[in-house]
Amino acid sequence: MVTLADVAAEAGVSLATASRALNGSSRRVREDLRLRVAEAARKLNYAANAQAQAMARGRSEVVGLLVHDIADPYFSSIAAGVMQAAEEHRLLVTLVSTQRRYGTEAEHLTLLRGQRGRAMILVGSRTRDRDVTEALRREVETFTETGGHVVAVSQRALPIDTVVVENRAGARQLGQELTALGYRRFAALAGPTDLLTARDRLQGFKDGIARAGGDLSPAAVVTGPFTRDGGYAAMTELIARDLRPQCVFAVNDVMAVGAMAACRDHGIELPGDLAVAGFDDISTLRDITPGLTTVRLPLERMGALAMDLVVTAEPGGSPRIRRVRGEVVVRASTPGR
Amino acid sequence: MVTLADVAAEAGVSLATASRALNGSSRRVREDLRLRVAEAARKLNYAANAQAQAMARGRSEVVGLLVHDIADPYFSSIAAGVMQAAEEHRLLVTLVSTQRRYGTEAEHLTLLRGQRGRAMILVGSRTRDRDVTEALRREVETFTETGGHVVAVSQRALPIDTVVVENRAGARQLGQELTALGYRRFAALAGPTDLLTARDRLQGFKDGIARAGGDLSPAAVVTGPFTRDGGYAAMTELIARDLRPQCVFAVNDVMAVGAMAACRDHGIELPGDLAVAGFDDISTLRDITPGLTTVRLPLERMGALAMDLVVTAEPGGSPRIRRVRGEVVVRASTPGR
DNA sequence: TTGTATGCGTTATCAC
DNA sequence: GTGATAACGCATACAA
Repeated sequence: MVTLADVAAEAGVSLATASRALNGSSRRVREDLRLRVAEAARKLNYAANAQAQAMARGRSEVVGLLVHDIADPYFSSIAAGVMQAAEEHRLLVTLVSTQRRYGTEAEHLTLLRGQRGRAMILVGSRTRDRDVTEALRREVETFTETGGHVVAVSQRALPIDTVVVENRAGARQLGQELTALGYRRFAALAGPTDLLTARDRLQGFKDGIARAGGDLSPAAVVTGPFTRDGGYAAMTELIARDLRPQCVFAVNDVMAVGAMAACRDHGIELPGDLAVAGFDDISTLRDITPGLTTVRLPLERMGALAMDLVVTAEPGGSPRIRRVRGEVVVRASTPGR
Repeated sequence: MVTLADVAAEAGVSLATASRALNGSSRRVREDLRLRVAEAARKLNYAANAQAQAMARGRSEVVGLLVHDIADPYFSSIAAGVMQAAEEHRLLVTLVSTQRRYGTEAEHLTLLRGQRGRAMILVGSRTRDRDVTEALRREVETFTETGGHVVAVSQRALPIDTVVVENRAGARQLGQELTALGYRRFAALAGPTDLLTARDRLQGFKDGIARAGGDLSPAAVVTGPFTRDGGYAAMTELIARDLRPQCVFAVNDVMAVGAMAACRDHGIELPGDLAVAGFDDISTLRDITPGLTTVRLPLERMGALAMDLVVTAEPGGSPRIRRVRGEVVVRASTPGR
């Protein structure tokens, strides 16, 4: 491996000069030497050892990114926003995935902490589990106390910079609009009971339809995994309960899409026999039929916002909030009645 | 930041003993000391500085992953496979994205090289561009010469371990089956002209239909970006040409999905007026209508295979190939005639 | 088995 | 403006 010492020798200068020439330090280097060093580096195909730099400088250009499932379009879109912003700021991103084992977030953060990155971005719902949250809080605190920065994208469960998604307000608005479309008897595919995102959306939806005169009986709320297959299973269960709702709300789009598949497989016609709505407006919705009514979130921008909080962080600043509103998008899956 | 020295002091042992106790070196540590050190580490919330470890050991547990667009389901599924395998092997993954600026791969690898990871995985089509390939080759060589390992997922454009996708054979098979279904006049949405994946698939498809008596005139081949919107635009162009093909082949699924949208927007009924087929079998296909005929690739497994090549790499071994065959899946978008 | 001392590649502090 | 040299945090060869 070619080191800075090799470059310095090749250019006939000292290590210090080579370092200054290649990495714009505050000191200036005479132009001819600077060129000699640059030429030597090019010739030797030198790439600075970022680890050594990080040790010497006491800071690194790596940001940790934690998601629950990178193959889920919700997370991959946010990740795309993060990646784009990272490139603009010349930052590198180290990815970890909980694979939806929500209790393992703290462990994954420990792993990231070992990398001594300058910041970590936690994407995805927090849980209601006290022990899990406590472990997470400890981990975040440890990292923060030593100069690291942590940003969350979801809800404010920790005292850190957060891109807050207004799940409740978005779902409430959706509930109101669906009721205004004439639906009264609702059902819900509620996701996991301990995920805050799932809970907030369900609660907001309930508020919205209650305010507008709709009805959602507890029997018409089915829980299940926050995934496409979870939505399929929950919808299957709902069908088995034979409650005949007019409209079903899935707390995220991937579940809604799974639910639609379950309907097809059970001979339920959409939207004739049943209206369906979701939440997120993942990009893949553009191509499913009927078009799914949902609450649009600016996913890529949320990733960029998170990275923005990282690069604008002030040491010792108090937690900042960036609110992201959802916008109801009515499509063919809820034609009204 | 708490260091190993802090832990050693807390436990009342030397730095060396603390090091040996925490990272199963070959030397053994007396049980009571080992426990004292572990307890001190836990109490202080110690996480080893991976960068310092990497420097001292001369190897790291980080793998670089390069993709063209993490929001594209093709790449995010492969990435999910990589992430899963990484977790099993206790490796960390640093992600870089070219954002489909195919010429920037070498630059991105330079960035990764700076991280001194143990390996890099290059996912996605190589190009025909000589200069780009040459820059890439140089970069790979530099990394390899210094003990790094590089694995590609795509085609064998470089003398390195590769998960080879049998694009040609898969597309040929698809062409044959479509012809067997009765289609004769074909069109193709060919992707970018300089992407090897796009070229191979188009060539394979041509071979397949030619062998079976189908026809694809040069005028019925439209190039364009390898994306959903690229497929939409290419299909729009094809419609404008007014060639009235019976069946259109898009060289990947995201383009096919975009093409289907273009058809809807132009009043072309699927599959009645036109049959459509794609390639990859991305997971989102499960939920589009009509079901898209395609060539199924085991995307997650491809990611896992790549990581397997990383962890089983022998220093100085010659390049290994893992072939991945595609399987034709006929769905409602090509009912036959 | 435990401790001491050196080196990993780079930056930064100091002298020149 | 340039050059020695001491950190940075850890692993390990060597000495005890």
